[in-house]
Amino acid sequence: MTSGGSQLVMPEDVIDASEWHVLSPDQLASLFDKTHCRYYEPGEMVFCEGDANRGVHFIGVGLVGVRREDANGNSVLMRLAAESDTLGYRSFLTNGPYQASAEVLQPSKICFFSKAVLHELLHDNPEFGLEIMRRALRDLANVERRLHQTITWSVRARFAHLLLVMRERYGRAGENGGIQLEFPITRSDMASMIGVRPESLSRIIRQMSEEGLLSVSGRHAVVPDVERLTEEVSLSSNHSG
Amino acid sequence: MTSGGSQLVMPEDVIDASEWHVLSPDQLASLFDKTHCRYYEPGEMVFCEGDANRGVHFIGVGLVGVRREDANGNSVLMRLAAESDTLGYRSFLTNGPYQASAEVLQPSKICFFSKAVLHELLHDNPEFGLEIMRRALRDLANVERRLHQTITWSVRARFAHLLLVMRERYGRAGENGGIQLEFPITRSDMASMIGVRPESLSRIIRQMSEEGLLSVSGRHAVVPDVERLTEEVSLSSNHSG
DNA sequence: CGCCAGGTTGATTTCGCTCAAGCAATGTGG
DNA sequence: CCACATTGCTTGAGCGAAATCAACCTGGCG
Repeated sequence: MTSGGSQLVMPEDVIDASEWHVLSPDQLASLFDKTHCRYYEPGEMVFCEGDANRGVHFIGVGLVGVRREDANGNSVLMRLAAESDTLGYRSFLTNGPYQASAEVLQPSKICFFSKAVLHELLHDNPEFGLEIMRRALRDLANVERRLHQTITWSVRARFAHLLLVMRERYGRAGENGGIQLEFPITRSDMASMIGVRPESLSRIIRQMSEEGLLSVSGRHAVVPDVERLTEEVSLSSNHSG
Repeated sequence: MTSGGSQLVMPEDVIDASEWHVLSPDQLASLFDKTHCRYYEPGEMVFCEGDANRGVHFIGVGLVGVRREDANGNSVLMRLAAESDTLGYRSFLTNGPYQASAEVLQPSKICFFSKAVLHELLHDNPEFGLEIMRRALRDLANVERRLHQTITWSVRARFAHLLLVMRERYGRAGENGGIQLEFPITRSDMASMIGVRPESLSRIIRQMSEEGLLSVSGRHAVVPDVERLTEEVSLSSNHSG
């Protein structure tokens, strides 16, 4: 009975894995009382770069891509957000416009929490503020690591690393210790994530396939030997490695 | 008379431009009572990547380079820190090891605040916690922007941009609306900041010099027309731009 | 003086981009 | 149901950009 009249619209484990787990049952109930959740279809925008922030979005289920556009309109997929992720907390706290767009990539259920509700929470629950700070610090560490990798690693290494990262959420065990993987995003998006053109990624994939590192068909991939992929990340970090 | 017995070891304007400006005079005084400050010479390490955090460092004057090493021992200059900057707040808050090394690049005066003192402050002054969060959010926005630029901009654009950034702190007005600039760091460090080899940077500089965009001798640079440099950033963001 | 780190230059190779074409799957309007 | 765009992906050819390897210069400094 976490909530009085309204049903709790998110499973508990999704909340427990998020920033929101520090809220008391009462706070959670009143939060979801005032929230408005809905389903999104792929292609829908949750919010757009440059728009004014009105609150934060919480992903209950699904997949959202966070993109930035450059001056020529090329979009770069900055990161993926999935269940238990909170979007837009940054521009909410800095009171500035969104720095990126959020586009739904897979059917999703997303809740929206308004600024008013959030400010109330921040005021009532100091632990919640700390939790958000921890989140910011974690994000900061991740982005800085990625910047370093983008600067120092070869394209091959970056792609191999992307595969290993995607494995965590979208991979399953295959045969003989290998893994199977369903790409959640298009080739173009993968390419932009590692900072290359789609054609180059295509060639990298073919090259790796010819070497037996990988076997790809459409969005389905098989990695027979994860060890070799891991080596790839460290070996080809730069050419002389 | 901000402090009782001990003298305030930092000028007020340096503190006012930093996170620490939210502290009360009393808190500041007691902070600097328990601090230990010292001068550093170029080449000295403030802390090293991987070491356990023992507190944060506050730069009163000077210049510090924040570096990361990759698997092959190549160092990448991630960012510069100068007066009013606080170093090591991240690993202090996450209680983890330093993610980067801090090396003194120009003679500096740096204060050290121990974890104990900081925890006391965080407990006594909630505004201080918020200030640190704002700092983390600002850093996050900066790094994400840089990652995007590194992925989408050409080397020329990245270098032109670096010049414009360095101008803010190390440039002075020249003649006819131009600017003069003293590079605070070596060519190798500049190269690593924009993710190229030193040789390539050398060539970029020569090329730009031949085009009259730039005139460099040692660590001294003259940019006759800042407008053209700004255009360079947007024009050569990618080849087709 | 010799040494060394920082910087430049040249020759060569490798890598990734551009431009262009083609292909398969999907959708759409007549 | 077919003709036709559209989208996502791949491939090829050629080019340009940056890395590599190597030599050499320069100014400080023991």
